[in-house]
Amino acid sequence: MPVQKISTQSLINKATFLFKTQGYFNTSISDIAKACDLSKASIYHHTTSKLDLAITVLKQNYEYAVANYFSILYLDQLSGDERIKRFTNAITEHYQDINSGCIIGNFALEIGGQIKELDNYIQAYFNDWRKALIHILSSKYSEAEAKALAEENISLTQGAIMFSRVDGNSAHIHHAMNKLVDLFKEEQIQACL
Amino acid sequence: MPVQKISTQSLINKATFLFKTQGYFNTSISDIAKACDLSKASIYHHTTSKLDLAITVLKQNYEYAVANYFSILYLDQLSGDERIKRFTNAITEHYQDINSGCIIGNFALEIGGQIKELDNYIQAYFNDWRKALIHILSSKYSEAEAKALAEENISLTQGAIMFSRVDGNSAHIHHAMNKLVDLFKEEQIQACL
Amino acid sequence: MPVQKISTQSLINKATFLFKTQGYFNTSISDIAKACDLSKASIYHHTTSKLDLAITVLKQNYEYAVANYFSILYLDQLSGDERIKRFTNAITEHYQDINSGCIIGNFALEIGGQIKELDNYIQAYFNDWRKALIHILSSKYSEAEAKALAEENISLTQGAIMFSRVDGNSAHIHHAMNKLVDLFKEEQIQACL
Amino acid sequence: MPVQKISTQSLINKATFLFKTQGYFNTSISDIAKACDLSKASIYHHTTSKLDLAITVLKQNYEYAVANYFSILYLDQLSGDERIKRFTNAITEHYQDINSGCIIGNFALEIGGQIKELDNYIQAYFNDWRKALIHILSSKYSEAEAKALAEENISLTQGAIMFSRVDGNSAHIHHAMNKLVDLFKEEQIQACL
DNA sequence: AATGAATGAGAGTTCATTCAT
DNA sequence: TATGAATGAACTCTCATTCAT
Repeated sequence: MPVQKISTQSLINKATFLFKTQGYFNTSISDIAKACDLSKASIYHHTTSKLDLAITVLKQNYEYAVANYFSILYLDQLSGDERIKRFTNAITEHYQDINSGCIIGNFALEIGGQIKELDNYIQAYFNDWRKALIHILSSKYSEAEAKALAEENISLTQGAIMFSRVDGNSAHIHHAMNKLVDLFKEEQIQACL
Repeated sequence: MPVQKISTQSLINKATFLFKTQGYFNTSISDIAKACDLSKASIYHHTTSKLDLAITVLKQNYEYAVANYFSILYLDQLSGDERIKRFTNAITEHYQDINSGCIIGNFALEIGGQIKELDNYIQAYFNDWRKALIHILSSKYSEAEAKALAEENISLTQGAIMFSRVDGNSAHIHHAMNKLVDLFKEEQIQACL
Repeated sequence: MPVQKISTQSLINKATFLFKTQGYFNTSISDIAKACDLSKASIYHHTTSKLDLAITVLKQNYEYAVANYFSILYLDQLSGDERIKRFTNAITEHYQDINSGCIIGNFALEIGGQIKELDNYIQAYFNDWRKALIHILSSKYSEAEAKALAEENISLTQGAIMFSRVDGNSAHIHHAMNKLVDLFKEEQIQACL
Repeated sequence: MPVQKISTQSLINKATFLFKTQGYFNTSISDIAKACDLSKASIYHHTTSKLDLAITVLKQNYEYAVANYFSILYLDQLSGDERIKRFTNAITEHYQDINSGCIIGNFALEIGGQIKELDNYIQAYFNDWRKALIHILSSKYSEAEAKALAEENISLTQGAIMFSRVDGNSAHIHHAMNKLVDLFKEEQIQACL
């Protein structure tokens, strides 16, 4: 009788949602099972442990960001403006959910520095984000300037995701993305840095 | 073994530290008891529940920020530059601990939107921060500009606290504070906005 | 150690015994677990809470009494004497255990008026008992007399169960049942009421 | 500053009320302290333990019943009818509180057979009640008849107290007392026993 | 006599996990 | 693959009690 009720991927998606909205420690295996309409025991056919599931979730989210967002900034056949535009649209789309935000940022605050395997993905995420922004900004700014601006925009964006959640309004995220767009409007740059 | 072993305030301080570094759900009453060298039961002599303790912690941290940080920006007898300087120094001092960051920001992500009493303090904190920044920026910017710049700097700062924790390096916080200082260097403003 | 160690029904039976002999508040989940040779946690595989277990216990006992005792008095194809005889035998058999008595009466005194769901069963039990006695007594007495005699016999029986426990001797229960039998000996009736 | 806030007797009265209405195990020292507007610790200036307090409560209630109720039946200078009348009035007055009933009966069901010192008072109470009823009934009935009628009326009364609580109506208690009065109406007796 | 502070023990309950079916 | 049943450990919290003040 054991017919597959749910794909592992779909279980991971449900877990991602719960971890994102409720946090890691506040989400139980029981919660995940309920969300999947599975028994608790069945969860263990798809993952070996709660931590393992969290790692998978983080890994997927990291890899998704790399493949779908950060990679945009390396599409050198496109103009910088076009790449920035596509990137900011994608980020806005992904992170504007007021009730959840960025799971990697959330995990960074909730369990950052506590579990090595999670930390690896958290750091890789921020590093890859930084590198991608530096890459595109390098065409207009010095190495040092590009790095500073990249880091600033990452901070701004993560803070905006948090602030948007608190305010119940995604304006802050849009603002952070607009700031990035503006960094590419040449005249301003010359004057302000 | 009666005789006061610990003051309620010192218990709250220990709890603040643990909540800040480990998160709310990942900090048990047992952890707090250990940190205070008390039995679990004794914690309940100082608070009625774990949630109540968290509310107290949040309330105190909020009130501390209002009294010691945001208030600086209203000291109108001081010059704007002086107030900004004192404010950024205070904020930097307070939030640069790489292993903890801002408990209110952490709580916002971990339990934001779940418990009304906590949400009240989280929102009050961000609102008061915003108002204080608007107050001081209003001397140099229009109402709308001041609001936008205030919110941007709050996002930047909260994001920087997170990023600093991930990076294990407080540079991002310093950068966020420097940006605020720069907002007060007049010439730049004229050119860039 | 999975594999079913105990059926839910048998757990309920153990709980019934403990609640009956020790009371609700003086019986811990731990006591029940020990009686079932289960871990405390396993109890929650069979019930969602201690109160829920108590409700189940009360419900079953109530339904058992209705199905096995009170129903006898409605077997109108049998003679009244026969029904009374079967009923009193059954009641005597069931309630003569000196160390426990009637769990519904016990609950009535221990938690009566405190929890609605329990009260419902307690009241239903007494009401159904009364109705059944009125039904059979109606063949010999007026409505009002039947009601008074029914209530009197219920009081007498519950009091006898208590008294038997105190005295360590089931004579009082037998006496209460004999009184009921006597209510059906016609001559007496005419003279005494 | 240690001025007496409450007399020991008044504390015992509050405890009696709580034990009677909520049961022994369901009444905590904390509950009693609150009812007395005292701290938990202060309770121990008036009693050495919760059990000791329960014993005191039971002892007092037992002695009160002996001194104020059962003794009435020995006032041989009064007519039997008068004594019965006074007795039933007193009993009715005392036990008709629908929300509590007889603390000794309650304790009998809740902890009967578990704690020797309590059992002593429970048994003494029922024995003295029985003896007193036998004493007065002996003037009209044989020794054996008097004993049977006495026990029957005790059962009936205790059951009526329980039934009245369940029904939320003190009619059953009044009925039990009326039955006792009737036992003294001579004509009936001859015919019915 | 009163109490604030403390505590070991234990309450009910949930946790992540295991395993036979 | 799915699950019902089980469990040790841990959870938050309350218990009765103690003791220095």
